[in-house]
Amino acid sequence: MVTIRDVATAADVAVSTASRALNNNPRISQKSRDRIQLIAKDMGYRVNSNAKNLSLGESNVVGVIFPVTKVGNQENTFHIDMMRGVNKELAPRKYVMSVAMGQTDTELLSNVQAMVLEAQIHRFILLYSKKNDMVTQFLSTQNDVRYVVIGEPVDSGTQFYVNNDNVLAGFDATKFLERTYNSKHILFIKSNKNWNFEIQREHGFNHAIDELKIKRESSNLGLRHGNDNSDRLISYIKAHSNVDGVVAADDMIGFTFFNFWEKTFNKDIPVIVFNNNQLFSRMGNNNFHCVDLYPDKLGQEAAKLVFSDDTRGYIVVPHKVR
Amino acid sequence: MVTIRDVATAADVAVSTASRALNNNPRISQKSRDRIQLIAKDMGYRVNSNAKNLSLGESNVVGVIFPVTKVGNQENTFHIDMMRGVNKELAPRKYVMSVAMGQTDTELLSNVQAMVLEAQIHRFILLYSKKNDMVTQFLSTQNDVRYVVIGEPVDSGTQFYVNNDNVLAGFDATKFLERTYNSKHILFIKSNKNWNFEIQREHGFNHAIDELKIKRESSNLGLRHGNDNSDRLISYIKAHSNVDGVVAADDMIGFTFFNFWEKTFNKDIPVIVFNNNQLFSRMGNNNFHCVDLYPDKLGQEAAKLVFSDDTRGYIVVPHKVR
DNA sequence: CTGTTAGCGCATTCAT
DNA sequence: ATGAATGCGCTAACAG
Repeated sequence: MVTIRDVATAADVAVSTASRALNNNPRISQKSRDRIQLIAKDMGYRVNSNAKNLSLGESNVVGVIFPVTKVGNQENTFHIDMMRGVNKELAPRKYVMSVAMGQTDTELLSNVQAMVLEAQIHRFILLYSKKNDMVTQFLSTQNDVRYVVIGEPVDSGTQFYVNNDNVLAGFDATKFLERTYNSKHILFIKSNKNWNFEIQREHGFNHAIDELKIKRESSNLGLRHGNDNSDRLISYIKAHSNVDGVVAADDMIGFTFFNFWEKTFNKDIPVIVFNNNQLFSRMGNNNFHCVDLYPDKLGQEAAKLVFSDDTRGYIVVPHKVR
Repeated sequence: MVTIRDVATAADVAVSTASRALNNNPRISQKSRDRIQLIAKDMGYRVNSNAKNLSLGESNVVGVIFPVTKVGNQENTFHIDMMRGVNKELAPRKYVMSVAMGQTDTELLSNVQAMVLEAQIHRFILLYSKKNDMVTQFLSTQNDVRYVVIGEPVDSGTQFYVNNDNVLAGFDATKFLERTYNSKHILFIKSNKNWNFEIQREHGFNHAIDELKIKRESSNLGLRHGNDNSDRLISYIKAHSNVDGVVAADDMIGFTFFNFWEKTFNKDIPVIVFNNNQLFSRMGNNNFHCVDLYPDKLGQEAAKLVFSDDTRGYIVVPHKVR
């Protein structure tokens, strides 16, 4: 392994000079910097991050925190896309990405604690937003750690958020149905999880309904994720046969609804869901629409924010109906 | 920050003794170990991984390498489940997980190189298997790095694999259709990506067809992921109206086919796909089946292997038709 | 603009 | 069974 000492010797300078040159410190003349960097490159020099991190008291790592979810959860797709966005910002900064997961809240917290207290990680991105979250609370008490939350602002202790405008997204989705299909009896459905983003989308839906002065259908269908709700869903659909458009807060639920409707009445119903995912481009059905929330952009903006010098920030990533 | 020196002082022993005690070194009496560990715990001592790693010349990190894929790729779900499996094995070993991604082969390789040469990571898990892969080739040349590949063995330089038996999975899937639906004209469809695992499943399919002495339908339908193949698919379906069962090498393709068939002929066709994903438990359709490949188990076994003392290993994770 | 030196926290060799 | 001393590779304070 070639160390900075070897580089210094080869360049006939002191280690500190080599160190500064390699870190582009302006205290070293541009000429020397170029020369030393070239020598280092020729020798195949690579920093030892452990040594560097130890010396700096901080790791070149961004901790990416996943929500506590089960195997097979479909939301997962969204999360990977966010990671991809984060990843884009890391390489130029010489940072890497570590992941914290857990099967329970405590397990997750414990992983995050190790990241802060043992691995000296000071930058985190949470791929979820949750009220009274143990992880968020822990991070907010730690000095010198900066964390960015992707999702609805729910916690006054958190200074950095990246989010879509879910109210506007719900509004746009609803207007889209009315404009495109002339729908007058639009139904809003959501999961029974009480996610904040679903509530926001419903608010947007309500605003649009009011503005358009059309009929709002009852929306208290709480489909349970991952269970078989066939009977319940079918009877629900039959009781709402007058509906001519559906805004689904959750893409999988919208998809399920769409399929059952088609099966029950043997015809399509216009459905619009949120989140983009390749599934929909392969449906091959023109009545199935999607508000693309650009998860990769969410991740990318979060990464930018976690490196910015600001003391607070709230980035809104635009969506697109299609 | 409380360091090992503080612990040593508090316990009235030398730093070296404290270090050994905290690492459960048998050279320290059990009594001293217990006493020192208790003191450390009371003081809230935490190892500094950077210091430890620097000293040992190796990081307590497992690098998890993603294939080069685009945003919105549905395979993503499978990958996250594998990560979850890996994660299970890490905490007890005091290891953490870093992720390498890239938009191109070279970008990915560059990230992995940084992990080995800069971050001193010696253990890797590849979430994909690919012939002539730059990353695999790089890793195989590095001393003291151990990597486990999840997928079909394709590279003689790789000593550790974890995989499903995809031939058997294809065989079982086909037999399942015949047994359950008495299908006699079974179609096998795959993507146009030439993935090794798809070819294996097709072999299994062929074996089953031969053994059952039933009709094998032509299977050269190369659906392109993420594109609109509606016209092509519909004409293909119409040309194969005698088919009474489908084995789809790729879950999304199977799903697409299922939907189009239903739309075209206004009735279901039995379909069986691979990979588990919550989607299918919500289809609410009894004709849609899945061979569960247990991605989380794949990840978990890979993690075990990357920590084992063996010099080579090939683990097969069983599947289950349902 | 550059060099000397100390120190980050820990593991380990060598001594006792 | 335990302690003292050295070094891992790098940065930064201080000195010139």
